[in-house]
Amino acid sequence: MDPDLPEAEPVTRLYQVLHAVPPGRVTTYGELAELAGLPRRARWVGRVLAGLPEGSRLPWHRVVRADGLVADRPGASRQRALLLAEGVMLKGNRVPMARYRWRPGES
DNA sequence: CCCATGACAGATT
DNA sequence: AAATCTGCCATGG
Repeated sequence: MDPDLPEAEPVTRLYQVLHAVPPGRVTTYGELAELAGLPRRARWVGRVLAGLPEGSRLPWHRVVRADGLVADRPGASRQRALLLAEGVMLKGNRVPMARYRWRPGES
C-alpha cells in the first residue's frame, strides 16, 4: 500500500484508514483524525461519520471514544450489537481499550 | 455578534 | 473516579 497519496484529501484518507480497521478491533475519533492528517480534530471525524450513508461498507461501528465509551447517539445499541458480533466483549457501555484498540500496521 | 450544542480528547482539579 | 476546563470548529438561534 502507498502510505502517502499526495492528492488524498483528509476525508479520503479517513475512509482509507477506517477501512483498514479489522473486525474485532476498534479505533478512536482522535486517532482517525491524526491519521487523516488533521491532529486534534476528533469532532471533525464525528461529523464525517455522522454523514455516512446508511449502507456504507465502512466499519463505522469500530470507532469509539478514547476512553472506550460507545458514543451516546441514535444507533449506539446497534453499534454495541455489531461489536459483540465480532467478539468484542463490552464492559457495560465501554470497550476495554487495552485489549481491543487497533494500532495502524497490525493485520 | 454571542451562545449553545455536537458520533471528541487531554490536562487539571 | 468524576467533574471541570480548554482546545477544536461547523451549524443554528
